[in-house]
Amino acid sequence: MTSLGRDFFERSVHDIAPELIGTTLLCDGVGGTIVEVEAYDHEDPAAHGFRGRTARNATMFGPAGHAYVYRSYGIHWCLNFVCEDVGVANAVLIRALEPQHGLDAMRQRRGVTEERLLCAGPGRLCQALAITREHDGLPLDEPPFELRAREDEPEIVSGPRIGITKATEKPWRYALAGSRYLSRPLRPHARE
DNA sequence: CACAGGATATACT
DNA sequence: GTATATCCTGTGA
Repeated sequence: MTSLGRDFFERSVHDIAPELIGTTLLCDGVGGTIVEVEAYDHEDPAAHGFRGRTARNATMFGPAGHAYVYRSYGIHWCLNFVCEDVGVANAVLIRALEPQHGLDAMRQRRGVTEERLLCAGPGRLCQALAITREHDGLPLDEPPFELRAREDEPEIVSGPRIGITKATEKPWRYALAGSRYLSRPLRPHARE
């Protein structure tokens, strides 16, 4: 089983994001296949790193292949993978997993039993995998994380990102075609 | 469908 | 200092 190390993340965030669909993410053995991500680059006004470094987003400016975890809306945690260590902030937001390992632990942490809702959304995913600020800055190729390369080429669809008001026209949301574990259905980007 | 919940950041006075 | 917005989710109308 091939693990994705730092080299994988030393590239453009726009190359990396679609390639993450279909890879397997585990934290302490709990996790599953990544089915939904969004790309945020350093020129993106919707990205945290756009306006420069702060206490919250400092990890985004660090080495690639690490986890950037931030508090969202004061309540939830969101997990990102840091890309391209070139002195600016680039990251991929992990939005949804297809649960495959440690479902009992997920149900206990989430307080729901419906499998579809365990990891369908960035906040839910972090709760299910027990990801918090403790994991901010940790390398993705070392425990408790494990990131396994996909074995087959999945069918990927892209579309507009969710929950932002700036640069909404960028089709930088990527998802596994037909997956029932998405945070929201992806309406394929309309092409004129 | 509307909206509360509340950390973090920015934009004002 | 206060006000407003945010990479969201659960709950109740």
